[in-house]
Amino acid sequence: MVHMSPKQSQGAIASDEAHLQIGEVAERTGVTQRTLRFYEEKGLLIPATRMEGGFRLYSEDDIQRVEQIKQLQTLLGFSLAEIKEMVEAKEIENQLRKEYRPEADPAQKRTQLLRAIEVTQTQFDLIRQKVGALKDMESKLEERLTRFDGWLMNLDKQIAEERKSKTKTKV
Amino acid sequence: MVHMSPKQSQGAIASDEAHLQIGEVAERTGVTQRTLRFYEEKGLLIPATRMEGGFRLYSEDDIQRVEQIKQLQTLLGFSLAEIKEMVEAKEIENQLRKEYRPEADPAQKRTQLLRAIEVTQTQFDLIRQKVGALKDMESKLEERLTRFDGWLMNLDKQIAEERKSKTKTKV
DNA sequence: GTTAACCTTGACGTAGAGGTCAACTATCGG
DNA sequence: CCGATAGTTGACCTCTACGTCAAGGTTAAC
Repeated sequence: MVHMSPKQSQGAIASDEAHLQIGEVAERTGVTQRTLRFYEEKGLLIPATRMEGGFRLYSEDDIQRVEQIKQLQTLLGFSLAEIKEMVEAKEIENQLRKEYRPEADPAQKRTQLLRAIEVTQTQFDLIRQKVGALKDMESKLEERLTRFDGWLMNLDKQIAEERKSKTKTKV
Repeated sequence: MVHMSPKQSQGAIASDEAHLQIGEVAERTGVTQRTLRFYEEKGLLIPATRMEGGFRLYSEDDIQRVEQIKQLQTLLGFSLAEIKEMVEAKEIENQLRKEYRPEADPAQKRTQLLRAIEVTQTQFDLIRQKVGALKDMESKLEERLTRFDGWLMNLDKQIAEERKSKTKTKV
């Protein structure tokens, strides 16, 4: 092993402790390094820290996030801009979750929370809509498959009979 | 009315009778004319006929098709290339449906049918997968909304109390 | 047969989501 | 301290799915 993960000291790693370099994140998530840097440019996934030299350091949480982004993209066809909004809503949740004690400014928290609720609600509605439409398609496709199967059997019977009659005329 | 739809003779129009110009199709489907021409370029939606002068003539079926394409795009995030495959499977169905009599070459039909079945099956599986993942997200979002609501109520209580204590010290 | 409204092809532009060098710089084991 | 491996920014390229003119041909009502 030539280049071990940086400062992999002993003990468990907290999920928010940044200790992964971009290469490993890329490998583990299946996206390229370019993509990770691109996400950063777009404000979707900004690694919390860097090493002295400027190397990005990601946390386990970040890996989760990449996976989430991928899902939202491929499964739902959301744009990165839309995904950014969603991810931000989740970010707010994380923050409120952790700082449930530091009681900063409740009024400001409230505003943030309202925003998060709005985004999440919109997202939720959209997903319900999609699920509905998808189920619709699903049943239609199922019907079609059934029809196809019937036709296939018919065709096969037809072909078999044709062959039989040919054999007859031959003999 | 200056420019009526072409040859709108009397009687019912069969869904496969091409009688719509591109402008009307665009209007009715909500996509632009450019998009329709683009689909044609890509082989996704080729209007069956043209007028003498070269004007495209679309059928009611074509409108359905545009709608289907839109769904596949926005709901499922498929690329036009993927959609082309799917649309072709449906095309095969239509053909087999209509030529159920002309009994051309059963063996060839069989090959086509098998291909259509394959594509449809793949599509079906993919959709089931997506529905599953979406439902997952749906429930997670629902939980989150519930949490948010709880927090909001808490915050509001907090804010109310804060105000009360301030009033007290004021008085 | 003219004319307004509609359509044609062609060419170029663009936004989103990265891919692909290139030229450097960091890290770390030895 | 040195070299192999990994990472950094910057600039330009690509592919998809159209948008946007431009210049000219068609249709149909008058």
